[in-house]
Amino acid sequence: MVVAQGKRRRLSAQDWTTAALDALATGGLAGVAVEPLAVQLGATKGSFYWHFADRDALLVAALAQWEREHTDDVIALVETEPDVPARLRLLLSLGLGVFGDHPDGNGVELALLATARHPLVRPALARVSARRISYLAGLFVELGLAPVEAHRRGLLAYTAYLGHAQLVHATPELAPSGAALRRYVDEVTAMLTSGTEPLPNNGATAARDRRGRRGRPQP
Amino acid sequence: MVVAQGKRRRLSAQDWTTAALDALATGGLAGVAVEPLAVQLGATKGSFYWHFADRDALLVAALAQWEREHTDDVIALVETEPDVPARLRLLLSLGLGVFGDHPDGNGVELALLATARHPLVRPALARVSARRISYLAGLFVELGLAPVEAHRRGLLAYTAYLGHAQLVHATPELAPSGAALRRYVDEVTAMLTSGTEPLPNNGATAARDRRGRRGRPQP
DNA sequence: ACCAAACCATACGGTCCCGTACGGAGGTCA
DNA sequence: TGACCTCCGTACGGGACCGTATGGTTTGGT
Repeated sequence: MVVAQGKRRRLSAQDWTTAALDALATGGLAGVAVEPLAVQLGATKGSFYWHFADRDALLVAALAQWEREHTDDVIALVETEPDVPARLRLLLSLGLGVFGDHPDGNGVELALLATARHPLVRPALARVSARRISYLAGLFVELGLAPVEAHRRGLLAYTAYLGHAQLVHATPELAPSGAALRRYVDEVTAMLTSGTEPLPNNGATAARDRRGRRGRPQP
Repeated sequence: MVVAQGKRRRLSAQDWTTAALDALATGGLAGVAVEPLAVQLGATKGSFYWHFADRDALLVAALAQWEREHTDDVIALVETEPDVPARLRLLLSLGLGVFGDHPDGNGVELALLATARHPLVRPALARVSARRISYLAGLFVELGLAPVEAHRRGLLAYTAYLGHAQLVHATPELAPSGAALRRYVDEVTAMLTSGTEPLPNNGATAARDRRGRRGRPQP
């Protein structure tokens, strides 16, 4: 929350979109209101309506920035991991918040999900989701699954991610944390990769051998 | 959407809560507004403020009704299936919308999830989620898993359900439907029950009571 | 120093909603 | 039939926002 800093500097459009994303994470789409934002930035609406035509223009800018900064960056980060199973595991760890960056890390995403029907939000969300599911499916293809099967697993992985984020947001006391969360990630990873070639890459495939993971879906 | 019916009947509190749930599914929590509701019911605020102290009282009543009608009824319906694996499968089919009751069936739930931080919504949601996860975990215990392991699977099943609902709501074009959806349910069921005893037939294998078997077969 | 553009404050009208005050229409029962 | 309690319509004040109009204040180029 960037409150009015000492120097009453002049504001740029960027300042407004940053504040908008901040408000989005805090108060949802309805929280992105011009007048409160102006107060928070130590300015008035006069400033805002110089930089933007209206509230929608601000939303468009904020959404574009969010869409740019997320997804691509996360995928790029994950791509630095060469081992494919470990990559999936890393992705899940990031998504499920093993590194404790949940509370506000994806607050914007939750807010967007909450107002997914909004005409400006919907397309941005659709692009991001499609990209993510597609990337996940690709991961399972690399693990040796047929495309259709891989897509199903990608879907499951993504919905599990979405639902987990929802659970953490709505009822954090019901979501696992700490060691239980790491165990949970192990479990989910194992189930998602069940029936997959061991892929003799190099080590670092930690935590397999959950007792009898031997399942194979019907052919 | 129950618009003013011909007879200008007098309204009961129940009429208002029903309309509130309707508005909740349509326009979210913010859609539950007294004045629009009054217009929709062909009445005015004067009526509303006779039956309820304020808007919050309406929300409390609506949430209570929703909480009562869901969860318990769904679980009771599922309990009519004696075979445990089939029961899990039926539950997933219901949750993932195989029977095509998604579009508005759980619109209220999505709206509540969207505003999970609201002080009145939060506890209701927490109770429902806890009950569902607990029931799912019990199912996996009946399938022969240890309690901790069963709880993790229950969590995965529930988050997958939540995420799927979210996906259908936000970007239906990315969610499976028809035959692909049935296939997806197969897949998820298989993965969730992997590493489980085949359980040769026979419904009540584990005589684990679980707070008494309630019987209210009402399909 | 000067000027034009960029930037911003103030003030205003409009919309949508909440909640209160109060009085009038219906039923109900003596 | 008339007193009376239920239920509801009308009217009002207030708050939170959006967007516009208008004129003032910086700022950078010359």
